[in-house]
Amino acid sequence: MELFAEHGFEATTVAGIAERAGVTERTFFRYFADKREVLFAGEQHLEAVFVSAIAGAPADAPLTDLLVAALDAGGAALQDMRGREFARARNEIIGANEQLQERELLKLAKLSHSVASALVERGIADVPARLAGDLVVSVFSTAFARWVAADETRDLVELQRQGLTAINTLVRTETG
Amino acid sequence: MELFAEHGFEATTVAGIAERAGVTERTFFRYFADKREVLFAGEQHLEAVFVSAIAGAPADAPLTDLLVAALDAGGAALQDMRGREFARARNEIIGANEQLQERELLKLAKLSHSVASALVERGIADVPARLAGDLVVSVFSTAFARWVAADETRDLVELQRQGLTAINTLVRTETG
DNA sequence: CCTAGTGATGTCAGTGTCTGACATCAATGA
DNA sequence: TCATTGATGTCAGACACTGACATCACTAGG
Repeated sequence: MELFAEHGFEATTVAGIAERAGVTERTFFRYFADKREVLFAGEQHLEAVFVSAIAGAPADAPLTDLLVAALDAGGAALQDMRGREFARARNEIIGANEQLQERELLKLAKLSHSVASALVERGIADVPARLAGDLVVSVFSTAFARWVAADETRDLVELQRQGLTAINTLVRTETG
Repeated sequence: MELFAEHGFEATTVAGIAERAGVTERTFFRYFADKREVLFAGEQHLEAVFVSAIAGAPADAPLTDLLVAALDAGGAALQDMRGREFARARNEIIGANEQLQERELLKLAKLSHSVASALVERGIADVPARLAGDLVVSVFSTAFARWVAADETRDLVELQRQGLTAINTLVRTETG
């Protein structure tokens, strides 16, 4: 993180990271699949939180409640993980490099897929489940982008709730 | 495409592609930013179709109509571009490789961003515009996945309409 | 106390992607 | 006729990543 913040992602070599960590390049690649993956370790934990929230909801909970539960749990977990300042620093690094954005999008796509699977487990049909998975990820990442914005002080969970409301009115209009 | 289909993306070297094309490796990289980009040329055209549909809609069109217009235009354009069989072949290659999926997700994220910008141009507020951009992309890619499925024969535009309907009922339930 | 095995790390050689610098060569236009 | 321009080739090199093998500390069993 220090090296990335100082010289940028591309200008930082794996040799440099390994040296700073006191290991060889080969050892680095035994811990991380590739150079980008350093910034995405522990991502599967967040995914588990989303999924657990859905799987652990009361049996009679309507779809809405499942999505809200997943977002609340996920948002809270992310906030507790390493704090907003860490998230800001990490986000700036990722925002400056397309390779990293690609990786982040892949992680989010997997999150969407996991959420969809969890919903299918609860009897939701395939297509609505996929769309709901995307919706959850959309609300999550839009709220996250706002959460790490320079002047923002509000809670991530609160911002997610606002996002859900926005989608509601957005689609409500849609009925005409 | 032939080489990728035959040996897979990773096993195909740029040297091999260049040779097949009758040029040198260096020339390949003057036409494509990297090896993956070969499969994503002409993507900006599709993006333009989505944006034009929004920008060109009647001044008094409600948000719903803008999203439907964008999806109809984009779906139709994609269908007319190179046909379903080509899309299937391309999709299979991409589905077999995570690097290519990452690139595709990046392209879709850019599409979402463009759609959101086009909506902002029409006076939609920032957050709803972003969410609507994601929604359009979600409906588009979910419908696309179904469109290229093995036994599917329905129209892409029709599948997108179904997706929109699904989101409607999905969020309608949400009101309680 | 010895020893065989196990896991983490180092070493090394090699492949493949991608880039910068420079050379070549054909087409174009004054 | 000649300078210019654009496309391509040539070459060397940086860097990411991998497979194969060596080393070495630690541990369990005799």
